[in-house]
Amino acid sequence: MTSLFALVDCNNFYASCERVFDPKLEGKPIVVLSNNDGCIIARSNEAKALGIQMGEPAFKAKDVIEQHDVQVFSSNYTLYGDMSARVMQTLAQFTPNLEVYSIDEAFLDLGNFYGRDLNHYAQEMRNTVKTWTGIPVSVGIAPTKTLAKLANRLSKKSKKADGVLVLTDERHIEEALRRTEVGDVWGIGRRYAQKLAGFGIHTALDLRNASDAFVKKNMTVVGLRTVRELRGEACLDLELVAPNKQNICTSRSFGQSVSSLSELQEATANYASRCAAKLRRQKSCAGAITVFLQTNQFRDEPQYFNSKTIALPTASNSTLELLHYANLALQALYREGYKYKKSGVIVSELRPQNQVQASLLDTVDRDKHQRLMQALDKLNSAWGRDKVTCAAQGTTRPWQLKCEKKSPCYTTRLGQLLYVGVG
DNA sequence: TCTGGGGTCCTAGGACCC
DNA sequence: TCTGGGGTCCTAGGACCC
Repeated sequence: MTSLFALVDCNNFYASCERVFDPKLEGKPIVVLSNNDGCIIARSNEAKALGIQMGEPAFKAKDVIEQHDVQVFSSNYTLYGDMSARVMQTLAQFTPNLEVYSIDEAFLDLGNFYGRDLNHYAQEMRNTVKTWTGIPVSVGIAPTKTLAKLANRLSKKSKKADGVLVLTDERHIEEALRRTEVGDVWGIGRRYAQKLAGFGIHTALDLRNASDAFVKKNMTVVGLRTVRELRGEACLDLELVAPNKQNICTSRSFGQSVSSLSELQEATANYASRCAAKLRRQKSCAGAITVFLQTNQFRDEPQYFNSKTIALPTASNSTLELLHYANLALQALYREGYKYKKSGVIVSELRPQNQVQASLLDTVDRDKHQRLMQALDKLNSAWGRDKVTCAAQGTTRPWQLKCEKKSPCYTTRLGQLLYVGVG
């Protein structure tokens, strides 16, 4: 039995989400900015055609944005998350074996579909997703995940492909590999691409033809897996259930630089609180908490990068407890006289919450904390994130991000209410 | 003025043990 | 004073992904 995978990828996902709800944007260049309105993280085809680069700082593209009346949006993750769920639900109609790989991509197991008209089937998926959600997608089909990724990439490049490319024929696969730069292969980043160029390996085909020993020596077993996948040998299975996270991080750059301990405490309290909520959602407790601080590396100012990790006496997912330890870590870290640009909280050594070893010296009433947290999560899930918070999280939030061009949360009731309230 | 955020996996090397 | 093998655990650093 030969394996067969489809990779379905939403085209310019964030930009497409913005466009679904505002038909006037059809045919216009659109960009979406990262948190803090810093970098460009999504572009419509029209924006790509203007030469605007992925990851480019927004200020560098200012001229071209003004000249061509590019529509600019702050990122709106509530909207994108909701649209993503709709796309995934639609795809699930086509096969029960679906792996949600990222917010805008899914792998489908088509192992039983050999002999069918795969092009036709993929077109049907495309049309259905477009009709039901308004989001355009591309489909790549091939015997391995890595080749399906590659097929998907090429399907977007050719007009003739019309958003679908099936790579099952060996001759077609070879031609596709020849036309793909090695750095565009899934799993080959900038560093490896550079290194490989030094050995005369420039295309995916060159890499496929390299020896196992060479690949293992220079790119570890991970690289070898990629090469085998390029040869059509499936090494990566579908992951039907998303594994729980082993680390959870919440961090942000500040809208403006922050110097005072009290403001950092407020920001850190918010990040710790978000981490705690994420922990409870996956029913985990953390054994350790890390706080880090960074100044602005792009400025010619005194720099300070540091982090502090505290092992918790008993693993926990209580907001109150994590807030306490985050604050201890921050106080140990904090140095006066710096202009901080970014801070964050990482919780690690995660374990299932029902397998936490209680300590004999434990002074925390864990049942009480748990009941309180359940009530908190219930309120916030009904009324919106951060409707109920701890006092330490503050209310003024001078450190908060900039997001000046955010679209309404069209798809969620509360988003609309909030928007009306704010607007 | 303005430069994202959140993850995973692998390896090498040191500390320590028998 | 010299000489091992074999194993585990931890950490830092480097690579990658979206």
